[in-house]
Amino acid sequence: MQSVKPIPQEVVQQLSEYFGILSEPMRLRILSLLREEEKCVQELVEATQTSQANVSKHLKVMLQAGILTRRTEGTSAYYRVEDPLTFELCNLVCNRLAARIEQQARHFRDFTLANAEEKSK
Amino acid sequence: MQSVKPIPQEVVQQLSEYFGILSEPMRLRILSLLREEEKCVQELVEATQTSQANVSKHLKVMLQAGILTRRTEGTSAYYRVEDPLTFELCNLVCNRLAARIEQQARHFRDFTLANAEEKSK
DNA sequence: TAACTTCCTAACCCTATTGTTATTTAGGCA
DNA sequence: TGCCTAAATAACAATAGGGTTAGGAAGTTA
Repeated sequence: MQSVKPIPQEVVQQLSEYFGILSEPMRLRILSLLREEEKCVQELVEATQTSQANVSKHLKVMLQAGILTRRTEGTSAYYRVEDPLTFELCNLVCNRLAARIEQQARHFRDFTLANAEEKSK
Repeated sequence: MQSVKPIPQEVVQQLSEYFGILSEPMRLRILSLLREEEKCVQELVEATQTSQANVSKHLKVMLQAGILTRRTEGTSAYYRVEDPLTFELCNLVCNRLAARIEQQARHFRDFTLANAEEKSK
């Protein structure tokens, strides 16, 4: 056999949907707010400074994906992060972004050094 | 202090952009094709059955994000995956998706068992 | 019951992005 | 030089997705 087995359409679809959920700044902010403890919708609205409808919409997306769980208490709905993988993914990408930025910084430094050497010749 | 330090806007922005790159089915397919070895644009076009312009556009996005590297040979341009993190992320999410599907299957099984028990009473 | 709060949902607008076609650039070869 | 192929780019149409406003459902309190 010469070629690698192609990735199934279903896998591609679900993978892209999962990453798509994490590709929205507002959802990342909400997830960040839920890092330590569950919060109700109203608390998230106040913290994010967006409309309540918007918060609910994003929460619904993450709830259906199994990232969050929902608990009602009176008229309030409390959400918490069910899936720790979410934070793990964010940490991995953050570390990678940091490494990339540091690398860029090194390029700048190396360039100034090279210039100095050139001048000293 | 009562509240957790809010996540910086810059971090949210870059995180979302990175995940956004992985949220496109066509880009995931291209990445999958580059799992084992580098490939030129033409090979990717044939394998993905989309237009050459489309492939080039997606490649550019991933190139600028540092996920891919580019090498030219004659009139051909060869791309390969520079950042192994990409595959790691996909694997993590795939495992998580599999676990979720298995859990759903268990729910179906448990339900049939519960029914059987109900009937046997 | 009435008023109030919390949250969800529907409908809409608007922007961002994907995929297409067409064009341009660049290298190989006659 | 002219022709061919490969790849990048520009311009455009179509769609998806986020954010808003408005409305309604469910629960609490008077």
